[in-house]
Amino acid sequence: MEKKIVRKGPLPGGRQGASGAGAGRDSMRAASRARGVARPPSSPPHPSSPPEGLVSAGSSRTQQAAPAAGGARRMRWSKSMNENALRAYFRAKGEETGCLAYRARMHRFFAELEPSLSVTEQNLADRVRYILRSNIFGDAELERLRREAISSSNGNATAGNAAPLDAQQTAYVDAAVNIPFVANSDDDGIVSHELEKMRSILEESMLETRSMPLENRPRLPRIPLSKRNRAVVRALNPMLVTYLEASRDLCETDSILFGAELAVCRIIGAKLPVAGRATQKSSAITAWRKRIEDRIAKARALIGRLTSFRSGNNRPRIMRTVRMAFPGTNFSLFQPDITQKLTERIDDLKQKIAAWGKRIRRFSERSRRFNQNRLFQSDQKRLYKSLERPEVCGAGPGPDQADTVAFWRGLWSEPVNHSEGPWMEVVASQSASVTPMDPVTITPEDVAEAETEPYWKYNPSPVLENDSAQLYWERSVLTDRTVEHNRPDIILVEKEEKRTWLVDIGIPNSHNVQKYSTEKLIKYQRLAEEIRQLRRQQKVLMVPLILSTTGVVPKSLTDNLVKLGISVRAASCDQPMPNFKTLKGALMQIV
DNA sequence: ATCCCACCGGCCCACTTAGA
DNA sequence: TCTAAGTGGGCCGGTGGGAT
Repeated sequence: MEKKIVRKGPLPGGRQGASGAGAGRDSMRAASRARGVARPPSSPPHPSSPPEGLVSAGSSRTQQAAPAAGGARRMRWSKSMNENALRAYFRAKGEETGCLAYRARMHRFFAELEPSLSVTEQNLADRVRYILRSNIFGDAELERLRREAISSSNGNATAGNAAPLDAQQTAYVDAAVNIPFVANSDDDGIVSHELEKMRSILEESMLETRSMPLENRPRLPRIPLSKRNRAVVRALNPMLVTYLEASRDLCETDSILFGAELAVCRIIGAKLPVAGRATQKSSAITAWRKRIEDRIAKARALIGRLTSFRSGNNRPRIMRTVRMAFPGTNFSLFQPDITQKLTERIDDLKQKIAAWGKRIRRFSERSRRFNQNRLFQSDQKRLYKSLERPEVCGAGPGPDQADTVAFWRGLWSEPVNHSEGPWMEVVASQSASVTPMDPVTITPEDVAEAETEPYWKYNPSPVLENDSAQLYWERSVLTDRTVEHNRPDIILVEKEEKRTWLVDIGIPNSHNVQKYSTEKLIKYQRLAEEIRQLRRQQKVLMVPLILSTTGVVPKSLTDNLVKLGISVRAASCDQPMPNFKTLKGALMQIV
């Protein structure tokens, strides 16, 4: 216990101070290599004759101070053990990313390779993790071990090894056998027909690249990371060694590597552009944009058909499309609420189109910024040039200087008597004949009448629309970016004012009123922003209508009702809460 | 020669994550 | 819900090099 408290050593991970700078991993490995069989006298082998590779823990000093519990022994991982660990790892893992129970298999394979050692599965997994993380082996060495492991498992399979292989392993082996070049990619002296062919393609490509000017190099396609392609690359790698060793400078190395890349493309049959980069022009419309635009076109066509059907067109072609728009068995085109359903579906599609439109704008903006940033990084001059507007800057002769001065001086020096003109009188006389609209007030009688049908039986239509407004009732809004809360109770869109109201009604406990109200405001913030962008609204206003279960009403309720143009009488404490139908009636009236 | 320090390596455990 | 894999972090041994 005391040891824990007085511990002064650093926490693992960080490398602190310079005193131990030389005591890194390398020095430790070097030491373990140098030690070989003979152990320094300060750390004698454990008396219980541990298996090879296990050494006693702690120096003589520490052992005296605190004999490790149960004579704990630590394993010394030699290079060959590390290699075997990796072999087992690669063999167990194969090239499948989602293989199951690989640790168990790896453990088994390791036990075959190092029968004298006893390590737990967790030990081994930790060790492999450590090896891979700390770059003990270089990439080339890792690749070699991987190849060895793969070919060894391949060999086992073909030789009918008795070691049981599970389904995945078998699948992997089968796949590997089917790949040309893999079986012969080992440096075992066997040169297959395929390898010879690859070598000749490689030489040809490198020769071609060497004599090719830099700007004429074709743009190479991105190659899928398939097993076959990787096998080709692996087979080419050892061939490159001699060329790279003979390379005199970086340019030559670059040429060799490009030639090799070209060869890989040719071997796997990847499509290469015929001429150099300059002639290759990318399509003006990007693929993502085309996809979205196609989707929008389809949706628009469907809206056309649905609208046509709603207005009475029963032609078979229209009917067929409409049926396809409403998949499912329990749906009839002649059911009573079909108009409502059509309206909803049409509105859905319109919302989707708006969202896709916004997505195109968003992506285009992003792409524009990306390209500008890239250009800024590579060639600032070109960027600023591209930002200039040639039709404004430097196009045609400038205005005469004397004229300009005279114009601006004349603007302020001569007093002008302003006159409204006769049109004002004309408009005023026309307006005089217009009768003013009666003020809209909701009386208790109106409310009573509305309540003849119990509010819980009232089933409003989710979408109502006229020329000036659109009203959603408990309807999700489709947005470009996913918004978690996209369904306030009521959404009212005033088309001309370009203003949207999001109304949410809540009945919390009385002590929660304030919190609830704030929560509502926060909850729909993102939706409000999305709607503003999607529908290009001037304003999107969130109006929470909160009444507590005990009838306590926040001060904001009156203001909010007034904002919505609803009579505030119903909001007094001794009145029952205005039901949804009343509220909606009022909303439609202000529409 | 011995101690001290800082760091790395090995081991273990608790916990999370992903997938069936 | 269970299992396997993966991860973070703590503990402590081992080590080299500087200080004493």
